[in-house]
Amino acid sequence: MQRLARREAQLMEVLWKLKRAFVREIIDELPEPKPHYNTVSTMVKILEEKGFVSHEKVGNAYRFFPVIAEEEYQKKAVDDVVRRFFDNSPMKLVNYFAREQQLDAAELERLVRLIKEK
Amino acid sequence: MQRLARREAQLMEVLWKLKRAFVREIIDELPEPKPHYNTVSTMVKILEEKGFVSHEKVGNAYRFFPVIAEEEYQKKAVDDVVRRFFDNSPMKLVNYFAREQQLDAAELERLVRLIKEK
DNA sequence: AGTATACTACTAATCCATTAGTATTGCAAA
DNA sequence: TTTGCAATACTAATGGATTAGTAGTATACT
Repeated sequence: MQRLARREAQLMEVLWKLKRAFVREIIDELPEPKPHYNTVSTMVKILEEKGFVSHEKVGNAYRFFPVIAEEEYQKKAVDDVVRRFFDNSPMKLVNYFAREQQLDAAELERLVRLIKEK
Repeated sequence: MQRLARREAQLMEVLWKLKRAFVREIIDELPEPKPHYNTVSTMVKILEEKGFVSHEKVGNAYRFFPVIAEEEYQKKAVDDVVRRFFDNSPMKLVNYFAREQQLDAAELERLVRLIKEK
């Protein structure tokens, strides 16, 4: 799977959120300053060429939808961070958050119990 | 802090690893196919303009070193993933790894004890 | 001195993402 | 039918990352 550029990732996130959307609807979700209609139109077409989205015809317009699951892309992104910064060890990442005081002991304990039950 | 492009990030990772390095040494760390000497030379110069690295003169050559701490960049990358994919909740990320069976209950318990001691 | 080597300086070319313009088409309202 | 609207189709322009060429300069070796 190719890497998504910044704007491309942004458009994919909108599509994952909306499930399926017309160009107009995608633009509605984007923050100001909104890109030109044709800019978005061109980019979803490119995303389609790259195999990330597909479209269906509705009336005389196209409605686009993701072909790649968000989870798949998410997994890649997370793995990448773990590999690059945490020596490929998820536990090191968890430790990092603990050190940053961003984890709650009680919640972690609940999680430990869940794991043990399996 | 500006976002690093792909090649830029790769060069920074080498510099963070080596602490300080000549262009030649950076290239030695890169996988095949190795980029042209001047390609790397140009890119570290750009990284210097962007404020990511600096250099010292050694003999008649430049030795480059990072000005930005890896931890700082790492933090940004991790926060980004947590924000985009886990609703800004580190705990959700931990849960994700638990579901992926990538966490060990015993290690987690040790961590819980550490947190409680504080 | 003359030559080879290894670097820096400068710069042009290429690639790809991103932007947005113009042209065209289909449909519907007047 | 004509006019207007909203979409697609096509394509050119821009910008930044990346590549690498050519030239210049310092050093060391013969």
